[in-house]
Amino acid sequence: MHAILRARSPVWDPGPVTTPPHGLRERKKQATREALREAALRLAVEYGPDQVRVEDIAEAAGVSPRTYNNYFSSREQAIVAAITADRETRIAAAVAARPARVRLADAVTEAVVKHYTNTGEREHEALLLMTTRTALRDAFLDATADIEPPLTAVIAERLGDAGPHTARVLAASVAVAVRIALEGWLQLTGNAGAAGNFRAGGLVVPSGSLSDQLHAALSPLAPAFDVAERHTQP
Amino acid sequence: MHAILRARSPVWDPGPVTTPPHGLRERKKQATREALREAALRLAVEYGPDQVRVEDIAEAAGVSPRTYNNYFSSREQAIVAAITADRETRIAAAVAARPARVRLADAVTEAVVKHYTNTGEREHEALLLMTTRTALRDAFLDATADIEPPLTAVIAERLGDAGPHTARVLAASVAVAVRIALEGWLQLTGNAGAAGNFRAGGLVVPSGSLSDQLHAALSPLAPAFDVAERHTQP
DNA sequence: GCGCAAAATTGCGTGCACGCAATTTTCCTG
DNA sequence: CAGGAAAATTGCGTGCACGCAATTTTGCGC
Repeated sequence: MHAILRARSPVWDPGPVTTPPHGLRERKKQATREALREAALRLAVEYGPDQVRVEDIAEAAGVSPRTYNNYFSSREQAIVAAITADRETRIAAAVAARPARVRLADAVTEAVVKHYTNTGEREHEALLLMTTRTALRDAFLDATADIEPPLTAVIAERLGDAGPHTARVLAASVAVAVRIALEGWLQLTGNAGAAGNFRAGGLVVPSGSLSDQLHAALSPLAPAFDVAERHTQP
Repeated sequence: MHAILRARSPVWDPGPVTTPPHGLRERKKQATREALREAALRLAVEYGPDQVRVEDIAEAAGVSPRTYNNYFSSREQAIVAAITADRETRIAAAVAARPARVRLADAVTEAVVKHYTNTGEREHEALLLMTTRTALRDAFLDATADIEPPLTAVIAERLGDAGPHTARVLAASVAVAVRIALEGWLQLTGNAGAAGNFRAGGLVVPSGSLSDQLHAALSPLAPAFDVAERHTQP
């Protein structure tokens, strides 16, 4: 299985605080990135996901195949990125937008739930396409990890640099909870829509809407947020 | 990038509760798996990690190259598996062994810390080998996710099936926290050993031993465990 | 505009991951 | 022990990921 949606090495890099040096260069790269995303999704929808080769996507975007892999490190990433696009930024911004008096746990949960339930028709159609192909579904689930860095930043701001790893651990936990919720939801829509919870192998597998899944997965983390928050502002 | 260390699809499968059907077949498979692990590590240490091809490992273990990929889905997995081996089982067992009166959060933390600080010489030597190669380091960090399933089981037992996803979210959060701790630790040993915390890009990067890193990363999750535990046994 | 240094793109070569279908091995049953 | 089905192994073919080094493009100071 292909792991990861992030091209960079996983070792923590705080990243530049100020805007990167060459603003114009950067915009061009983003344009290329978007062109690749769009081309990938369009071709995947039109011809079916596994009929699209990297070569095709690159050509449609006007770059060499090798350049494709400078932007996306797997064939599936570009397709997934077309759907997830600015998810990370949006969720982080939504959290930051909440007034400081609401519980951080609630702010995060609401931001996440709102994002995932507000997905338009285009995404929903594409999702059905993805869930049928194992590699695509894996890449889609792996993409949840991308919310970690921006979420870390916004949490760290709210917490005022509590413990060393605190913000990052909370952000990463949210990401992994979202992943679990999505897995549960996909499994439901995949199987027959049996309502109600049922037992399987000694574990409770929850049923319900995506919103239910997200709430169920995120709620166990709320106490961690509460304590971290209280720790900074008694 | 290659994702995941787990061969199985990421969608949740409760798995069989009873022992799998063919006990003898299974043991043979484990033998082959171990042979591949050992061969991989031995060759990697002897000739250097990137001088070892999958073909070599397979040959040393007496199977075809194609069979290698039936057991491990990347070249690096076998090498990493030789070190991490029964980590998942050991940690879960250590948690289960603690008396029910100790805080679950403490039980988990202690089990994890003890495991990672008790690694023998063999592992430490191999670790230095791995951290220098990006692909290997990534695979090593990805392997932390493997503790999720057994940890989920043991947590679920202690919690008595609290919420639907609760046990799994907690287990996955622990896994991701361990990953973060390891990343921080690797970054430290990689760079010059500057002591004390320092600021980089507005985030606090912690310094200290592996044990310190683990405690720092796991402590934010403790309240989540406490509440989940209290929720079942008031 | 000119030139130059940094950065992005590209081609090439290599090993790898994996679907598929054929083959061999294992283990159960009568 | 023979038959036969399930499971594991294997070979093959294909596309892919990525290191490396050469080349082209970009942005900036003059």
